[in-house]
Parts: sequence; C-alpha cells; structure tokens
Amino acid sequence: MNIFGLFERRVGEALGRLEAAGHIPAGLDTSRVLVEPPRETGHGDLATNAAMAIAKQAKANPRALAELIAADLRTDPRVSGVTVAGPGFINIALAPSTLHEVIRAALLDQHGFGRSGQGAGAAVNVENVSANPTGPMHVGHGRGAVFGDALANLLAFAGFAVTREYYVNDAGAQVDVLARSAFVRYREALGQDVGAIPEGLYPGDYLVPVGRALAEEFASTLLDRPEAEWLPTVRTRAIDAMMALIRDDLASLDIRHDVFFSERSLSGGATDEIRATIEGLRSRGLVYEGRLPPPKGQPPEDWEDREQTLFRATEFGDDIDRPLLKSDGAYTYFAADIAYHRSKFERGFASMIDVWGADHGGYVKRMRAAVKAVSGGDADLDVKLCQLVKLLRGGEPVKMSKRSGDFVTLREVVDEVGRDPVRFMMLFRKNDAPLDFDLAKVLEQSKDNPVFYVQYAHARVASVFRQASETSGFTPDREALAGADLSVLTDEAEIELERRIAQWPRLVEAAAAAHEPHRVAFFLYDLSGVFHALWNKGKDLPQLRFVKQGDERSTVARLALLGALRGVLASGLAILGVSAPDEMR
RNA sequence: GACUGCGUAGCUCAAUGGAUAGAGCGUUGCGCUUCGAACGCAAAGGUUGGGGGUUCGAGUCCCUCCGCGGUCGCCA
Repeated sequence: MNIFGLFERRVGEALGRLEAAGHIPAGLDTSRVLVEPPRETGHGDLATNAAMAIAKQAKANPRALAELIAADLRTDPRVSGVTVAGPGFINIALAPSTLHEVIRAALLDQHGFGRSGQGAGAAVNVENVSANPTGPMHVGHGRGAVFGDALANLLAFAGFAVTREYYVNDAGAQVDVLARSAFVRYREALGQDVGAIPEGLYPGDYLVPVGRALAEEFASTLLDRPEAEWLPTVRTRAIDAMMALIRDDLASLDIRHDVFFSERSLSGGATDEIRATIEGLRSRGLVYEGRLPPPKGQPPEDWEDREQTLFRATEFGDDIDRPLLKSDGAYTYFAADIAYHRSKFERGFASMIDVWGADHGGYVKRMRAAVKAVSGGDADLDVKLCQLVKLLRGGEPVKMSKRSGDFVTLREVVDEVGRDPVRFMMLFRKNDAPLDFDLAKVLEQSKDNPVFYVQYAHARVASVFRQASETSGFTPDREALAGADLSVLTDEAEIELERRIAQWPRLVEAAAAAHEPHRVAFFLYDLSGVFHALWNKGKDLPQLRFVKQGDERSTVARLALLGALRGVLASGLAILGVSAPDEMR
C-alpha cells in the first residue's frame, strides 16, 4: 500500500475533473506531477506540485490552479485538510484513519509491505564482482560484491526478475601468469628450492595449496615437460581453485550468483562467439579496418601507428572507435566483452546492470555503445562504478596483508568485524563516492555506529514484545494487533513514526528506479532515529511507554505500531543483506 | 590533452528539479545520581568551490573556470 502512489492517481483524477469542467485544457503533460512527503512535517503528510507543474502549459496562475485542485481533494474522505502554500504547493493532511490503514497493511503483510509491481517481472541482469580468478578477493572487490547483491535484492523486492551473474575472466594473459605461479608452488611442493617468487608472478601464499594438490595429482610427471604442455592443465586447476576461494569469500558475505559465465567459453566452444559477434557487426558496417590517432598529451613511447580492426563506437556515443584485435591477432578484452553482453541480450536481458570498480570508468562509454550496437538499440546497460574503499583502524590507514603480501583481503576484514558491519557500511555511502571503512568504529555499540543503531532498533522492538509478554503475560497475535484502535496514538512522535513507515513503499520504488541501494540504508537509519527518539520520549513521559500495565488498549495500539515498524526494519535489512537480531548482547 | 567521478557545516556525509539545504561526530549549554541513559534535550555552526545559463523554482540540469581522484590502442 503506497499512499503516495494512491494520491498521485487521486490528483490525476482531480485534474481530469478540472479538465472535464473546462478549467484546464485537455492533453496536458502531467509527467512531472508528483506526490511526495513534505520536508517540513508542519506542512502535512503529503504534498503535490501538481499546480506548478502544469500551470504554464495551462496558462493559469499556479496558486489559483492549486486552489481548484485543493477544493477537489478536500472532498476525499481520506483527507482531513488541504492547504495551498508558497508558490503553489498543495499540502495534504491525512485523516488519522488513513495513516492507520497503512500501518495495518504494514502489520498484516510484514514481508510484502513495500513490495511493488514496479518491475512487472521484467528480466534484469546484475553482473557484479567479476574479480579475476587469480587470488582471493580484496576489499575493493567486496564493495562491488555487496553493492551488486543489495541492488539485486532491491530490484527483486521491487518486482523485477533478477539474475545475478559473475563474469569469470578465465582467458587472457593473467590466468597464464596464474598458471606459472602455481607451477612454482608445484615445484616447491615437490621439494625443490624455488627461492623467492620471480618478479611478475603472483607471490601470495594462497597458491601453496594449489601447488600441493598438483603435486599430489601429478607427482613429478609435469616437471620436465615444456610449458606449452603443462600450462593448460595447471591453468584449469588453478582457476578452479581460485574460483573456489572466491566463492568462499563471497559466501562469507552471503553472496551467491545464479550464473558464472566463462570468458573462455566464448571462443573455446564449438562456435567462436566473439568471431560471430564481430562478423555480425561487420555485416552491418559497424566494424572496419582503420587507424587510430595516438592519445593526446603524453603519447606512449611504444606507440606504433598501424591499421587495425575497429568497432565504430563513435556511432553510439563513444569518443573514439575501439580496437577488437591485438597486434598479435588475438581478441582484445573489449571484443570478448561485446560478445559476452550480446550473450546477455540473447538470453533475454533487455536491462543489464554492470557493477565495476572506478578504475574501469573509462570503459563505460564503449560498453554502452557496444550494447546498443549488438541489441539494435533494444537493450540498455547501466554501469555502476564503485569508488575506492579506504580501510582504517581507529583513524589510521590499514595497508598490508599478512596473507597476500600486497593487499588486504576481504576475508581478513570479514573475519575481524563480521558480515553485518561490512555489508552495512559498504552500503552506507553512494556507490560513486569514496568510502572510509574504519574497522574499530563499526564494532562500537554507540549512536555514531549506524550498523549498531539500526540493528539495535530492531532488537529494541523485539525486546518490547518480550517485555509485554513477561511483565503482563501479554502476547497478542497479528490479527489482534491489526484490530487495535490506533486512534490512541496521538503523540507527535508516534505520528511521525507512522508517517515514516508509510514512506517505505515509496522509498523502495525510488531507490530501485535509481539503482541506489544506499537509499535503503539511509532510510533505515532515519527510521531508527525516529523510533529511538520515541523510545527516549517515553523515558520522560511514562504515558508514552509502549507497555502500560492495566491499559491494554494503548498497549495493543503501540505494539501494533511497533509490529509495523519491525516489518519495515526487517524488510530493509533483508535487502541490505544484514541480519535483524532480536537481541544484542 | 581527452574522457569520467567528486567538491555541501570544523570533520564524515545525506538531500526523485521544490518550500527555511539536513543527519552523525566535534563544540557549547542544560538534563540524567542507573526506575527503559549500550544517553536525552537544545543551541551555535552554510555565499552547496567561482562565474554564467535554462526554469515559476537549481546543491541537483547545461556551459565555463578552479581543485582533488581515476582512466586513456595491443593489460584485464
């Protein structure tokens, strides 16, 4: 039950009547008409810009128009008052019973309140993580992983059919390096003195078990073979081991993918998908042989002007055409990526979201161009870039890792502070803003730790229900709560909590539309603040306490309010992938 | 040089093109002597980096300049 959506339609009906009565012309563009919560609570429960949004088209005075709309809205029984303010805002005060209906709906449908048909079951592909299978995940990967997972949860909650996908970069030079690195560990496992890991190979000790497994499987049979013979086998074993490692890392954050898509499968199968993709584009005149100008500013020293195979990315908004073949004739990463995104389109995804690290920002335009090209303009790609995570402990930067040598692994952080703080804090910032993550702060049990603050709100609600049961033997079921007389909730702090709960469905829609899960985190933080404020008010004013012995009528009403709150907190935390504890010790 | 993200209170950050730009921390004042304080209430604190434009209305959109970061054919 989205009260804002209901009233958006209601305002539309009012405009229809004004049109029928000849007060405004027909065919106005009402797409900018919104019903939203007013910033100032003194302005009522809902506000609409309808008059201002159409005044100019209607060649009418916005305030006069607002009065006409207000007059219509005043006839609505769900409304207790309508005023016109400022340049033409229409402020609507809801009848208390209207707000109570929303609370009842939230209470009766704990898991469904806030869900919507917004997505209408449309298929959306969310690709995230896609870390190279060459080692454990680091903290930066973790941000993209959590962001993508929460975004997928959010979209599913908003009615989309979401597929979570991981693109495995199991082709290219880096996995050959991985294989060579594993081979060193293999020799080591066979007792050879390998000394320091050679420059250019992966030094991390996470490859030690891979070497051991190879020694166990192949004994010394690979030792004297030329690289070309052992590399494919070792590579496969090493990639599998690294993907197992990464899946474990992801599992520690409760992240799972529906599809792991292999880059190698694009060109290694029966048909070369990359080649097919390129030829398809070529047949439409979108691939040609040509020369690129060297980059301006500081040209690379090894720049070689040569003819190459180019994708006409400029046709679709990119700044320059992009090469598809390397000088040695192999496909560029971009060529494979075009084929990969074509595969997504052919698998039925007209809506794709890629979550990347900020260092790939220069890649966005060409990828969007490619998606337009391979889909004939029928698919849309949104790329969400996650900025760097700066890891701190008590304000001091954390740099080195014991395990990997040169970066802090995600696992180390999860092991130190736990899943919930990692997930919540990664989402308590816009994705495109850099993030400071303080390992000490996220474990504080205080108001300036948002993770604690929100989880504690949920635990406090549970504790009220426990207390009601323990002190009064009072354990109403959901139906009893839904039947409560909510009109006893008259304190401004209680009404404010009702208003916030009523805003949840609208928040979900806005966050889903914008692909911005952080809005859920901030909403929960604000909502928790309103609840904690009400709790504290009960400290000074005993009549506001949730459980009042001998006053079942107001107790049941307050428990109903808290039951609605608990549902919203639980739904929101579930979207973030953070647990909603019933107690915190 | 090009592209891209960012620039909001002392600090860290919010704000689908809406009204007097909001939170937390910090600061200041008051309260709380454990009965629901793992604090509460209140105050001070802003030219939203500068300038122009679009709009009834701009932190938000466009242009430009400044500052910080990222990226820049064949790495992924």
